[in-house]
Amino acid sequence: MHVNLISTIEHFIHLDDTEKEFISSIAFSKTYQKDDYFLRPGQVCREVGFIQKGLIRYYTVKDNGEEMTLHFGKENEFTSSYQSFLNHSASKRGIQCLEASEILVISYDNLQRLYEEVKEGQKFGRLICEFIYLQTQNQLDSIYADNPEKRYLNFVNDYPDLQQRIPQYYISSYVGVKPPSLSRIRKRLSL
Amino acid sequence: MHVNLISTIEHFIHLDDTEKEFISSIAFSKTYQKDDYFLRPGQVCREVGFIQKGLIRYYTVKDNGEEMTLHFGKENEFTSSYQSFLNHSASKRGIQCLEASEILVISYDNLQRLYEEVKEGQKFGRLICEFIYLQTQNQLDSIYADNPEKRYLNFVNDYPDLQQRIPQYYISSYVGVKPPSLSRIRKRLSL
DNA sequence: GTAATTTATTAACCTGGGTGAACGAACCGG
DNA sequence: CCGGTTCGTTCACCCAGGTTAATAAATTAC
Repeated sequence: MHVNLISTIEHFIHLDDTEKEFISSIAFSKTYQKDDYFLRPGQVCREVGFIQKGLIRYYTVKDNGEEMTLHFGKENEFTSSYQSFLNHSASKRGIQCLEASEILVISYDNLQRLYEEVKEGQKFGRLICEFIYLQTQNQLDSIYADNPEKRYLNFVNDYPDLQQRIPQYYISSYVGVKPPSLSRIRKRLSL
Repeated sequence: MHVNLISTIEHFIHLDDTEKEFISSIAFSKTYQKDDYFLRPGQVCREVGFIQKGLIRYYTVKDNGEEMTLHFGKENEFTSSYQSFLNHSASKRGIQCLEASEILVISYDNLQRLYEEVKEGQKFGRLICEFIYLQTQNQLDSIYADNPEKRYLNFVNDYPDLQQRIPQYYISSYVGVKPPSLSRIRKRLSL
């Protein structure tokens, strides 16, 4: 029984015992080393993940090859390239493990079975999508409305633990500036 | 019968005649003048809208009072402040009509009834959320990866008709620069 | 424990967009 | 049709962040 996965789903919908068994039966554990890829840009994302242990980053690649880190994912969060997963298309984004990670995966077809066969499956799909959509909206609002200094403070505030675990150049990319600029911001803030 | 609304929903799920009647019965038309607000920041968004006619902009307000235009909405699209609508909280975003508009509105409670009473209601909720989530992801990727010039070209490409209908300062805000800078970009591009 | 590599900081210079203001054009309202 | 407002462009100047490169600090490898 994948208790973390089950109880996370139960934050959204009610599950009976058969349904819990079913969900546990379609989720398989995969392990990743630091810097391994859960998904490379260009691949098709054929499974949704649930992070049991570890830390990941989502990134997109600019025309000049530079990687922009968009977001971080941690324990008890779902992960996938929605864009790729939903239409079986080549993923624009990549997903990389920043630490050794353990990720439960559910295939596309099994997720559709979950939506169909679990009583509140469709509702779960809606609620989880609403949830992550709101996160993305917040991030979009922030990048429009906040300057880099504020965004760095937001980051430190939102992810107090991550600051120690993540190389600075991923943070600077997330904030939307280059490493020298993040250094300047940090210097300004410490004075 | 609100045929545009019904057929838009039918792009996502199947509806029988009773369900079409039901949906038509819970949607009410409201008319707005140019510059009227569908929702002001701080208000709670208690209904989801379906734009029958018109053009709207979504914006967020910076600490200094400056409005940042995040997105535009047009005919046959749904509209709401999800963040406000979903948790009945004060909306961070505002929604304003850029042209005289006609918007069908469905109250929160009636939308929940739609989700529960229409056979594929929950699925519709999931699919529509997935759809707009992908849009938002694309925009986030773009603002991270593209420079203002590219974003302006994207805008012109994505919304060829809107360029004529929207004041330049809303476009510049959407692109993420100030009006003088958009002028410079336009000048560069025309040379 | 030391060398090699990677990462963070700092410095000097450059640049694209911000700012404030002036000007011109387009758009209204009467 | 005219006077007023609003909107887009342009100019001069400024500045935050980019760039390149050097250095220092921290990791990693052996």
